Amino acid sequence: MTHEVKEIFAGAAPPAPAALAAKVRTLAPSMTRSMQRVAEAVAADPAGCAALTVTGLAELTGTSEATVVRTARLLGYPGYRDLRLALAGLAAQQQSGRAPAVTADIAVDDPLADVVAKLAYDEQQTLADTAAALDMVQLGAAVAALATAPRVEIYGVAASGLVAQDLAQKLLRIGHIAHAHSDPHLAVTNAVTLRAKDVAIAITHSGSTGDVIEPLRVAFEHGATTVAITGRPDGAVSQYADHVLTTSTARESELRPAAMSSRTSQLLVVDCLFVGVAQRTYETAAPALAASYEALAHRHSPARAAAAAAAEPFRPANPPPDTKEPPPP
Amino acid sequence: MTHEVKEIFAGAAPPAPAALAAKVRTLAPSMTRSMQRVAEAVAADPAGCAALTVTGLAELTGTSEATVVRTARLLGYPGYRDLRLALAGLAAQQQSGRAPAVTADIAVDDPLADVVAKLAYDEQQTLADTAAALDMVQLGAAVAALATAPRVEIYGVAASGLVAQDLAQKLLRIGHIAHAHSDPHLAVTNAVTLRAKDVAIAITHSGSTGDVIEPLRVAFEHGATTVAITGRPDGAVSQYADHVLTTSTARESELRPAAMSSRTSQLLVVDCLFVGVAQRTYETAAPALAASYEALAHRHSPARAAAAAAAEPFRPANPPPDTKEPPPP
DNA sequence: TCCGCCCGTGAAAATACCTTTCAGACGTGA
DNA sequence: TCACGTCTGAAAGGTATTTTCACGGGCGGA
Repeated sequence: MTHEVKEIFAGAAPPAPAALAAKVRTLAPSMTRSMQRVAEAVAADPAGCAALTVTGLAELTGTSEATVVRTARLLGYPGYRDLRLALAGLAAQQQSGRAPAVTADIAVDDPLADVVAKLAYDEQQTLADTAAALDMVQLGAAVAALATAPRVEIYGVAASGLVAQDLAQKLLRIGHIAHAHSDPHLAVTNAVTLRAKDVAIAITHSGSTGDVIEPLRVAFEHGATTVAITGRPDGAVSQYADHVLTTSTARESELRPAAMSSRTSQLLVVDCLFVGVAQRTYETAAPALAASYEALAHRHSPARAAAAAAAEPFRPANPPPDTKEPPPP
Repeated sequence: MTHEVKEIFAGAAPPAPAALAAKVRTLAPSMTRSMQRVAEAVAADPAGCAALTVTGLAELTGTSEATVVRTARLLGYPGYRDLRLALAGLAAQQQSGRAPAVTADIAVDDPLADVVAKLAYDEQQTLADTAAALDMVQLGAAVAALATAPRVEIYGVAASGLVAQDLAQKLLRIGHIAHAHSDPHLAVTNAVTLRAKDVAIAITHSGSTGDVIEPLRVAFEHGATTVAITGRPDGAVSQYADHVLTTSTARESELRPAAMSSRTSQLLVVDCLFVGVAQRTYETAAPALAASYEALAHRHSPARAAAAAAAEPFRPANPPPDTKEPPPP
């Protein structure tokens, strides 16, 4: 094995400022029950908790000091003292920020206007959380690897598969060789052919999607640089990832499947990767972008083409197996 | 020796806790020399001081712990601990105060952190714009049509093709028959088979993508209910659309292709459609969602791999090109 | 000029708080 | 059911904060 499995959490977590709530959600699944109680209390009332000592918070949550400290550690702080400072900061920020909070969940009988407002608000929140929690070091490393990679393969299934395709499309447009794979068998087949300097990216919200982990593992073992984009940095996928980019996890509900916010979060990460790579390869990226834009122009009818469309727009070379506009008898 | 109290924060008066600086000024005259040194340090660099222990701050100011505590008391806090918390809050507030200055365009030499901030900000903006501009009547009509449609076909190419697939995936999960098409020929072929009550959706940012307009036209002419999701409601595509849903158009730049914000906008619209439909068909949608979730569970390895990873690295339960061991008869 | 009071100050003791260790409790899979 | 590993809190062990206390120097009065 050419790579060393590194610590997953390690120093990866910078003293999280506003990203705390997001981090709590992200890490909650990997917490024990008592730790979750603590994390919940902290996320629910930062200001209140900031006023408490370890002992106080332990009593409030019905746990012990040790558990509180453990939770603080898991959230990325050296100890409770620092968590408390961050909490105070967060509280102050909330105070001044004063979010309007349409935080309510989407109900079956919500009018459409509410649905729109809530969805928009939630996705905005997700974006903010993701941006705040993104590890710049990991991102930078991933960008650097991508910028010089002879070839990039991206693995993702279902909703994450679309994100994978999105990234592939973008990279292609700036002249990089990139492909997205949704078929697990083909993905593995493909991963086998990777070599050093190539980059493999796995996208999975759960961090435990076997169909995506497997190709990444193969790529990893063949010496490619591997990147995981996941909402569970402690998930199985991270084992085979040189760089882990964490997406945020928003609360979900029956009418609002997790796929929604995870997708938003993943796309932001993917966009960041793309722009980062485009910056670093600007010399070739800019003309490539322009060229691809140019090449597609003829596929669009003149903007106000409207009726003119009939006149001389693009038309599929060979008419589909049908006679169009059959005026009904 | 005068009490050189310097103006630290200009008029940029943030709300409450900035009162600290004022307090320092007010109380300075009644302080002893060493206390003034402490107060000054604290006012000059709240963030820095928040990171210090009593001992640290005492050393920094060339005084003793006792003096630091006395100063904290004079400033109105029970002790240094609380002053420190307030300091952390103040620092956070200052930090966030200068955030909204990221409206600038992305430059080639922007550091990654700026790229992330700008992208996130822009996408948030796009979401807000889209939500505000969305026509509820059109949306309602589209939702109503979808909710009762025997079949839904969605057309989109390139970036919009991914959005089309996203919608199709979601509708499938709640038990609707929906398909996305990126191949223009097949799309037209497919459109021919539509009939009344079926719904065809075209997604195109430019509103003039021939490859997408054509199938929508065919669907339209065959009596299906047609919906256009476009950034140009006056574009050619609207001609054949019973309902037009407008996505917002954000400014783009060389490094930030239009595809980014249009995609965000389109996805929000698509999510709204989905939730709207799910609401109206809740009786069947809820169990379908649960079932699809259930069905996929086994594709995910046990969630808890975390730290134990080091000890006994997780390994996908089923080997990738899984022989599903079909017991021969 | 000298004396003595008093305030300011920091060293060090005392305390409060935080962290670590460790052994029992709990749940889980064989 | 048993054995094992994990989770948990009690208590020991350290740090940070607070308090105490004594020294030293300034200033007014003799």
